[in-house]
Amino acid sequence: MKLDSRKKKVLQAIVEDYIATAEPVGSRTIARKYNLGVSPATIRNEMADLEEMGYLEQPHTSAGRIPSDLGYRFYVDCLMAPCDHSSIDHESIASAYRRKVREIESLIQMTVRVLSESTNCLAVVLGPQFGLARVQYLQFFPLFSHQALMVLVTDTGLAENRLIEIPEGTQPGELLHVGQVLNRTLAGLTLDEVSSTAWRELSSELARYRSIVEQVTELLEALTAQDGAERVYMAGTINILTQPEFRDIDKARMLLGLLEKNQALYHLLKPKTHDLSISIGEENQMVEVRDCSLVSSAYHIGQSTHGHLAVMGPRRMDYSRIVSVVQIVEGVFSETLRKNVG
Amino acid sequence: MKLDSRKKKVLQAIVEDYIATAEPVGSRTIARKYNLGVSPATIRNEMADLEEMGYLEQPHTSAGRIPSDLGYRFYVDCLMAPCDHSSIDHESIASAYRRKVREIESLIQMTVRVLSESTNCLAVVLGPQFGLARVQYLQFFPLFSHQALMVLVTDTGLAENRLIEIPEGTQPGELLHVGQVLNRTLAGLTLDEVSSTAWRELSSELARYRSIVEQVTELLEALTAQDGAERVYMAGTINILTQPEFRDIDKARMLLGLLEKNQALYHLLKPKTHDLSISIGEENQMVEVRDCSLVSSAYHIGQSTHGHLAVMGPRRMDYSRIVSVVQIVEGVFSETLRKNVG
DNA sequence: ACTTAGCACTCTTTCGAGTTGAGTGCTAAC
DNA sequence: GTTAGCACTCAACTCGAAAGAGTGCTAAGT
Repeated sequence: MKLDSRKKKVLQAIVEDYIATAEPVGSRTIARKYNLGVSPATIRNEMADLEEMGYLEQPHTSAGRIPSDLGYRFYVDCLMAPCDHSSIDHESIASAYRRKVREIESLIQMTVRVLSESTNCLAVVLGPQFGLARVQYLQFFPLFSHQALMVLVTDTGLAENRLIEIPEGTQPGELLHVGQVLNRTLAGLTLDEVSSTAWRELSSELARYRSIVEQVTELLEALTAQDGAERVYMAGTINILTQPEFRDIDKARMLLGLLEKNQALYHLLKPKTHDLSISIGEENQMVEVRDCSLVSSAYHIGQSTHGHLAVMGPRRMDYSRIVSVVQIVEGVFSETLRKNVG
Repeated sequence: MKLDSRKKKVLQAIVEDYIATAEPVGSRTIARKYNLGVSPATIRNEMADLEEMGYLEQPHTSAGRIPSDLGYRFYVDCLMAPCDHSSIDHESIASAYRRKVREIESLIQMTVRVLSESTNCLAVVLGPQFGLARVQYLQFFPLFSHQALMVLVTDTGLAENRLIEIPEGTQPGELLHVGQVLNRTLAGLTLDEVSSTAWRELSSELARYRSIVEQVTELLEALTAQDGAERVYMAGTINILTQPEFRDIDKARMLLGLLEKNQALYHLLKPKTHDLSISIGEENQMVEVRDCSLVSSAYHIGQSTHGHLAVMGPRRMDYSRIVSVVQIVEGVFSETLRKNVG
């Protein structure tokens, strides 16, 4: 059954009023504040219909209506007015990115802070995935007799480095040699391919340097780790607690408990393949976030998706504003990544 | 005025009962549970005395007593029984450290998790301070035509590295040269000295490489930064919310708000110079933590203090247990640092 | 002189009853 | 199809009474 134009208007009014006030919305309120030119009684009839169709819910008989997940979904897909851009503080976003940041980690930390501050919600960023990046080169620099620095540069321009242990007395020439063999074997492969192929046994040349090769493996595995727990950045947990829906300590605790498990967050965000995705309430798989909505976006370096950024808040979030903010921040962030790193 | 032996016993009973139950303790409870061989009436007299002396407080006339800050302080200093070590899960701590961890950052993250899990409180670790470490050597490795890797190794064995931009077309030989000049000038100085001296103008030799020198400065400044905001690690915020004293959302929010400001945490912990320090309630300067106690300990690499680890919980925390855990973890952590890094 | 039983008193907490107010659903008239 | 009117429902608030925990004081006991 399709919604006629007046039903749409009523639904929209209810969603927007509820977003603004966090109180169930009654027929009288709608008739008064949003002039649809009909009386409360008419609105009541419409509301009864909308409830029957599953777009609205009633906390109890003598309360107003609140949107159901389906109601929010319809609002987001069909009714939502494009965001009034004047309500977004473009300047504070832009100025944050004007400061030059060299480390990718600081850039992400800044991004997550900007996101949480301009949405008053929780913000999450998943650090770049390396699985599809290709090995450009791998190099070892001797530091001490027993330590060296390993640097992995990928075609996306990301350079990861790590200290490794080397057998006492390894000569710089030997390190160079190991590097050359590895480069010959690995260059051009994606990190995922590298992790999944049996390159380790490839060469008797490296038999003597097993401990080094193992450490290379470790780095690669850390970079492509399935659970990605190491690469979750978060800010604004405090904002969660200011929402009236989390006055209940136990709800708040359940959610914060989830947030401490980086891995869970990773799994929540990872499946979002689309550029922009909105999940409302029960649409999220995890029970802990069934009262929340998530607006997430992939970010890119060049063509390929490198990670995700997201904003989480109550289902009753200001979708239109938050979608805009997420898009804007994703844009600046991707662009900054490209410039600084590519 | 000194406390006679019975008063001490009463105070101890009250503190311990309150720690266990979070409820104000009445005279009857004490007479029943802790057999001091006297009647509730006698205990009441003692309690009135203790209150007058400032060791106890009464939430309202018809409630039992709770310890004041002074009461806790006396308990911690004079009454506290050494912790029953069987209540600590040594094995789970030890096993965490048995897994070999190469990165100092992962080690800290693990430590903070272990601390929070074995205390059920919030755990904080301040990353190592570099101010007193001495430059052992500084080196540049060319990566791309416009990027190089800078590595700083200190006498404490910590190696920090960072990507830097170099002017297009800089030759490897030039980089080597810059490294040599810098080493000649800086080797042996503490990072604090380096930051505060005017070494940057030292040499016309480096005039052409100003941008590189600037990036060296940036790294040094980041490592010795006064506010240390970058180096605060935390786990177990969720534990805070399980404490009955934070059922009140606004209190919880105030505290969590503080926790989001790494800098504040840094300032809370930094002044603790002693090996082990306990701050109770109002003894902490910041209002946000006036309902909390903090057990902190410095950790060392060799002789010198390198940072702090701490546990924060309600004033009503199990001091004796938490002190033990902090000491144990500090021990294993310092030892692991020394072995892996020194 | 210290201890203790007894008792009146205080103050919070709990519970239920009554009241208010917001909002609905239905019916009948427009 | 719309609307006014009205009875009905239910959460939220208020109030007072009762219960319960604990105290402080007094007077008697050791």
